[in-house]
Amino acid sequence: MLMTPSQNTLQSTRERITDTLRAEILCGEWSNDIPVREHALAKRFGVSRGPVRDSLLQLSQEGVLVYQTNKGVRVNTPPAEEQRQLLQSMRRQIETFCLKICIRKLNDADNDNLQEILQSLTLACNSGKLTVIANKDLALHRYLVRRASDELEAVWLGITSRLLMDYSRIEKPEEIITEHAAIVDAVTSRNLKAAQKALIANII
Amino acid sequence: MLMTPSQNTLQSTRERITDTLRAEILCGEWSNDIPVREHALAKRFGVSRGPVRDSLLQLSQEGVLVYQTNKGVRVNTPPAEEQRQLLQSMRRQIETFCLKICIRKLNDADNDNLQEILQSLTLACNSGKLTVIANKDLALHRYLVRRASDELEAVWLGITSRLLMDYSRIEKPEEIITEHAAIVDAVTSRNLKAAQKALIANII
DNA sequence: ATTATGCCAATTGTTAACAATTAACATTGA
DNA sequence: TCAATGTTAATTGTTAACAATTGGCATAAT
Repeated sequence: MLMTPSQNTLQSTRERITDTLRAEILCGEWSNDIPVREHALAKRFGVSRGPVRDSLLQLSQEGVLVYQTNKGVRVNTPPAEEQRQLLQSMRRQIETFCLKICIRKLNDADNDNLQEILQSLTLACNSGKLTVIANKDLALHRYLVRRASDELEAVWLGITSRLLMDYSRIEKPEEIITEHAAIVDAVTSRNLKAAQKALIANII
Repeated sequence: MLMTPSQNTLQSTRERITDTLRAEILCGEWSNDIPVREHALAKRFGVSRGPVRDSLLQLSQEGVLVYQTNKGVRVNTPPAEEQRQLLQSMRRQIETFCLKICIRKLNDADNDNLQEILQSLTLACNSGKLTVIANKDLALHRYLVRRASDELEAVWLGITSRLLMDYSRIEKPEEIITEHAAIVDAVTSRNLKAAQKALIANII
């Protein structure tokens, strides 16, 4: 009997810690001044410093943290305007490309998953908790990218994490809901043109 | 008295191992079939498994290796044609952007460094050793990107490493020399237009 | 014969102790 | 007073031992 887990939530310790920390940092919960201490994080997650180190190194490579040898990590600053535009352009390129690829792969289970993420996002927006909003926003886009290519997911994450370093500046929760609802609607009805249009509109 | 090291070769253990392994893998020295063993690498570099693990994780994030929980890493395969074009397009975007930024920062010391790298590349091409060629080719482009922005370097590396997964297929060492000589010449004479043209010509 | 079960060696994941480095503070000496 | 120099606590880097997981192989049951 074949047992395929319906969700990919079977993460390793490192992935779990990495995703948790990323979501917290991107929505501005972490100050840029307060240094990140491995020992404190290890105690918090109930593990040793090893896996925490792995996560911090990974987040540094993603651009969420900045690594300095023998000095630890600190929260990165948002990219300058010039670089932001470049990254934004590349993010659009990747996501429109992935949409094209994944829209012909998606099945009914994917529809359900997307609806579920959208619902979580809606709840988060209504609650106003930026932590959860940033998390779910990223999760929705990430789902589509990953569905197209695991390979591109890593590249996309490095670009998008850097862009979202000032996610806390996003103001209108209602717009987030409608924009993402438009994307999901178009995707679930397999309307590529509409989906790409909604996507471009969402990636400011 | 201020002592600034002329080169940035003061790397950490992890960086040293990472750069060494990347160069070897990109030029096809490592088979896709033979599994990568942490213990063997640790013994080779004279360190414990910890730093080696860090390097393998980092190279996985870069796309050079593929990581599987509890199963270790294996050499990645080159991207499919469709994805290769997307990555190539993004690489061009980043490098032309970085050229624009760095060309107004470069000084005489940079000229010397670039000439030095170009000479190493020339020697490598004449010797025909792909290991060294791949290393120096990457080093030249990387120098310009890093000079423009440490931030973009990581993004660029993730894209370019994936593209160079089939560097071993590159055939003409002479073309590599002339193409990169053209880039360095244009850059050292601060001719942006010519440099960008030479760059585009080099990034196939 | 074929599938299932139970070892066993090899490998990766995790931990805790130890080494090296840093940065702040105190001390010294002009 | 101020710069230079030890001193010390905190933090990161590294290591080696231990735990958990995997995959192959032999064995047994149907």
